[in-house]
Parts: sequence; structure tokens; C-alpha cells
Amino acid sequence: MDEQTRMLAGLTPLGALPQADVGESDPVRKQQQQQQQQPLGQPQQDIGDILQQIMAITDESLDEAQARCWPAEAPMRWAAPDDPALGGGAGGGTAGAALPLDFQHRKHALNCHRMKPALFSVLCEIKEKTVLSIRGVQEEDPPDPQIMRLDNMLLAEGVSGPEKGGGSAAAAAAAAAAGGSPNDGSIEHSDYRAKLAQIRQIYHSELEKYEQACSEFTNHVMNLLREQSRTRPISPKEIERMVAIIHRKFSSIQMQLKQSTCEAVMILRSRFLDARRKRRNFNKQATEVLNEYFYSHLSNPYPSEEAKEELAKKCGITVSQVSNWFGNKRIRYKKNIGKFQEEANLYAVKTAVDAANVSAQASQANSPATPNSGGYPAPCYTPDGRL
DNA sequence: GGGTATGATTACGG
DNA sequence: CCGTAATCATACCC
Repeated sequence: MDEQTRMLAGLTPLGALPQADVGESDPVRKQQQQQQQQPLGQPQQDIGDILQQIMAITDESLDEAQARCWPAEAPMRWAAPDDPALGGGAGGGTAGAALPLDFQHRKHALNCHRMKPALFSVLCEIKEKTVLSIRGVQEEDPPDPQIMRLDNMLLAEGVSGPEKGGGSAAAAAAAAAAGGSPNDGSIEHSDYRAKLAQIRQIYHSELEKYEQACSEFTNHVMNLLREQSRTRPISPKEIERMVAIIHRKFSSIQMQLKQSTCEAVMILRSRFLDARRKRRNFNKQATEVLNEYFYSHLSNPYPSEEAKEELAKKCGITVSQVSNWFGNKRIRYKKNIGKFQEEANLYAVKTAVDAANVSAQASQANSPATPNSGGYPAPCYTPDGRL
């Protein structure tokens, strides 16, 4: 049961609501019970009367009031009566418009009673103390790590965060990282970007919708509570808390949106950027650079991290692609040296020529170094470039 | 369409 | 974590 209602239930002498779960140790409640036990007509009758009237009015919903005044009309309850955000709102917001005269009269009389302000503030105080002692401790919850993860991912994928420019740049970066050379797959690439933009658009429009709904609902509830706070002890803190509850609810809805957006992006990624499914051969220039390095370091074809980075940069591929390439190359070369002889000779000649050119340009100081001296068998070639 | 080339992935060992 | 070997899945070429 909502603790606000519990308080009211504890206070109301009418016992309109079940009180089974109210702790007997509650000093406030004990005090109220003692008050209830006072026989009517005694000095306390004045306050008791007011209490009864306040509770009778504020605790029953408008429907009930109407039902009491117009018993012919069967009221239809569509929300829990103890939910102040919904049940109380069934009529609170429009109170005063079509209320029965008797009801309005009683309400007015109550509001004008000389004891009302004092009683009201006492009730507020009691409620505040109780509510804060019950709930105050667990008020501030830390930011949800799950939602932070989703936020980060959406930001990284360019779905949330800066619009268009930054977003597609991030997408392009992601595509380049997962794809191959920069000048291939432009069709898939633009297709991917279009789909990502679509997801982004849906995400933002949904998010906006949620935020709008949230603020509308918050305003609605706040208005209702403010309206009710004239006859019911509702402190600003409680309104604040209710707003926080609403925001939590809406943020959990937002999380679902974020989650499904992330899923959509992941599916899109795997569809478009799974390099294994959409394998592209490296372009000619890249293969040439790699082969040149491989055959000129045939004795030890294991590029260092720096060398890999350099090659990756030169070829427009990632370092891990360079590693893959060298891994494949080594094993395939070793497995069938014969098949690679021609290629080996080609690149041997090539590098020799290049080296010669370089050394010639460098004042012909020292002869080109021949790095082949171990590890993998060197290609044997005749002076005319053939086996 | 089938064979081959090739980039990526996986299992495993050191 | 890196390299090897086997394998997968696609690209490419005839």
C-alpha cells in the first residue's frame, strides 16, 4: 500500500481502508488511536470532527462522492484508489466543476474552519517525519550501470550525441575499422550509413515522445497533487518524490528504447560490417606493400608492432588485418614454397631494384643489405629472374 | 558454376 | 598474448 494512504488510513476514524500492515509500534498511529478512542462530545470533539470531515472528503474519491450523492449512477473505477497519482487524479483535477453542492459546501466549510491551518500543518509535519524516516535513507540511487553502458554504446555508434556530422563520422570510422581498404565497399557503406541514420531518427523521435509524455504526465500529477494539497496533507517533498518516481518509471521505459536501439545497431553492424561475410580482398597497392615487406624480410617475416602499424597505415587496413595477413602468408608460404617462388623472385627483384635506386640516390655509399639469412627458405632465382 | 585465392576465425601450444 | 595450423566463408577468375 502507498505510504501516503497508509498514513491517511491510520488517521481516518472511518476505517475506510484496510490497516492490517500498519505497525503497532508506530507512535503516531498510537497517538491517533488514542484520539479515536476519545468519546465523541468531549473537548476533543472539535478536532475529531474536523479530522473526520477531512478524511471523509479527501479519502473518498470523487466517484464515491458522486455515487453517494447520485446513487443511480454506477461509478466506474479504472485506477487503484490508493494511488495518489492515478486514483486521486480521477476527479481531483476537475474538482469544482461539476461537484454536487453538498460536497462543495462541505469542502468550503472545512477550508474555512479556524482550526484548519494549524491542523493541516501538524498533519504535514507528522507525515513528513514519518515518510522521511521510512524512505529518506534509500532516496539517492546511483546511476544505473546498465543505462550508462547503453548510453556509451549509442554514443560510440553515433546514434545519440552530436547530430549528423559527428554521427556519420563515427559510423565511417567504425566502418573503416571493421571493413577493409577505404576505397572499397562504398555501396554497402552508404547503405549502412542510411540505415544508421534511420535508426537514429527513430530513436530521437521516440526519445522526444517519451520525454514529452513524461513532462506532460509530471505536470499533470503535480497539478493534481497541488490541487489536493489544499485539503490533504501533501508536502512539497512528497510531490518531489512523486515526480522522482515518475521519472524513474519513464527512464526505465527509455532504457528499453535504448536497449532495442542498441540491438538494431548490432544487427545492422553484423549485417553490413561482418568482415568475414563481406570479405574484400585488399587492394593491389596494399598487397604489394605487404608482399614487399614479407619477401624482403623472408628470414624473419615477423613485423614488430611499430612495423605493423606502419604497414597498416600504408595499406589503409588495421593492425590486426596486417597480423592476419602475415599469419596467413607465413603458413601458406611455408606449406608450398614452390608455388610462391615466382612471387618471391618478383619481389626480390623489386626490392633489390628499389634498394639499388635508394642507395644510388644516397650517394652509392653502401650496398643494399640482404636481410635473408635464415628462418624461411629464400627463393632461388637465376640472373634472368627465372627459376 | 567450379576451382582457387584470400581474409578471418578458431583451437591449441608455449 | 602471440604464432601456428586448420578451417570457414567469401571473392575472384576462368
